[in-house]
Amino acid sequence: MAGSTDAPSVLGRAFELLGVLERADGPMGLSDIAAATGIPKATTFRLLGQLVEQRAVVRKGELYALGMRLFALGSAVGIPRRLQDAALPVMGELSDEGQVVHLGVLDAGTVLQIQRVAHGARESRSAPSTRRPLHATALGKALLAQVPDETLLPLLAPSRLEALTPHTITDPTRLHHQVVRIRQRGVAFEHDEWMVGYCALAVPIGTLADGVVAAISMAGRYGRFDPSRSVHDLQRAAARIAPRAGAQAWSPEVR
Amino acid sequence: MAGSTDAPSVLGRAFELLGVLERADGPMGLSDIAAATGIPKATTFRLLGQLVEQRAVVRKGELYALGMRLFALGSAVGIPRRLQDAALPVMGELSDEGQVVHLGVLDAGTVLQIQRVAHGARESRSAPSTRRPLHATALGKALLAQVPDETLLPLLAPSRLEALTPHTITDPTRLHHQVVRIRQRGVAFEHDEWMVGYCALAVPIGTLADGVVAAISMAGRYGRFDPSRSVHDLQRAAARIAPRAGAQAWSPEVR
DNA sequence: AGGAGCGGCCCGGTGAGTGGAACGCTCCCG
DNA sequence: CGGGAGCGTTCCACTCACCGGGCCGCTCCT
Repeated sequence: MAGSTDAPSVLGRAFELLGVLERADGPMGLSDIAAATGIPKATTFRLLGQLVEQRAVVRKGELYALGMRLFALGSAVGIPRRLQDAALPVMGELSDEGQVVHLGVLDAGTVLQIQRVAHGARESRSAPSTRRPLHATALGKALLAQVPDETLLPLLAPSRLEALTPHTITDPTRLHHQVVRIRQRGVAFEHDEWMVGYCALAVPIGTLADGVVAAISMAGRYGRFDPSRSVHDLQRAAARIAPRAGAQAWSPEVR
Repeated sequence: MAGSTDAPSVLGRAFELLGVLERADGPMGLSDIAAATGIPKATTFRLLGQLVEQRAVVRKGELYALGMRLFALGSAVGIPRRLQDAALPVMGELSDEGQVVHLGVLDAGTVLQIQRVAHGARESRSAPSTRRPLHATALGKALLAQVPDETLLPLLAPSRLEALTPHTITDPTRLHHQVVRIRQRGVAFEHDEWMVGYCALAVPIGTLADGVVAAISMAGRYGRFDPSRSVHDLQRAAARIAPRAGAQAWSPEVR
């Protein structure tokens, strides 16, 4: 609803457009994009045209979607690259029948999953790099535990705490308490909060070179997977990943 | 060397900057970036500042590198996402001890590796999404075989055919002959051309929704891996991936 | 001490970018 | 079978955001 940046710089607007296409779950038409950004249609049209020229956006008929150029640029970003390199071998060792290992970072108020290793890595149904809510996943809570309170509190605003299952924690105070405990113990748990029938645990990895915080998690169905048994393994994994990724390792709060 | 676009659009320049950072294999200083793009230092400074604001670029001290925003955007790009989803399960089945399976697309005159599954996916040393030369890899040659001659020929310019080993094919005519044969047979081979001691085969997958061509390859050391034995398996794999990825499947030239 | 290189910043001039308005088109609905 | 609501597209005069030469202070080398 308007407001936002108010800085009509070409670049800012271009990224607004890209952001809309990123959040959309499919190609969009010109008018939708213009409406979603608040940028006049004529301007949107021209900017999108330029983005298409750069292959940052592709156009199929009258629909626009993100283009290969962005994928190529994204693949070249150093931080996640090093994190992946450091984490993949370790993740492979952790992964086992009936559980999935996820690597994620905190980005734009969500969990950005960077890598996923499943079933001894033999299967990997969905591609990695999807977004998940911070409050309803173990990975998210492990990430929240690594940020200072002034960053944390806005992320716990009630409007952000959408109930995804009847078990999702939607009370800011309760969530904050959990975060405090995660900080102390170095483990986050999740039970049916993101999807009924699944549980998970996650542990913080630390803060990468430029303030990006990372965490690693394991998840599975009840019965096939018992989170409390894996705490130690996962913590050791995180401790091995951190230095290799050039991260300032996370360590539990001592008070 | 100057020339290039000559259209001083903000967006064009921004992507030039990002391109330089993409090609660089580490963070760069302001002056280097300005020199590499030909954009005046003052302008480069301001543009980089704006990109940093968008988190498309990160700044550590006085060095600039690509930022998380680009990674996030890149992860949301539809084409490679669907390709990965379609290919991963199939790749997992192909992968075995002693051989690596690669999925790649043709992008900006190079092979852009999208996914890599190694050793039954248990190990995966380097992260995927690196660039490789078209002329010195089986994957690259399988991609070249899928483009029309008017696109192909510029890519075979002698200046592009750098010799990476003594066995790299650097003669445009010889390479063009190979491409013709690949078109007919639907398989590309590579022997010591990219790295001595390794061989590979690759087969075309087809053309995705917006003109992106894809291919799949297997590679390994001599002795541990015999390319000619896997031709059929790989062709079947490609045939299974194509429809799932929404691709127009490639089919051998019939003359 | 000097100077070569760096990143950072100022400020007047100007053309790239802007966006309201108008166009042709395809649909859908009365 | 009109008509009008939506779409993408184009035009063009205005104007303000962007430009970049020049300059500063700093840190390394020599």
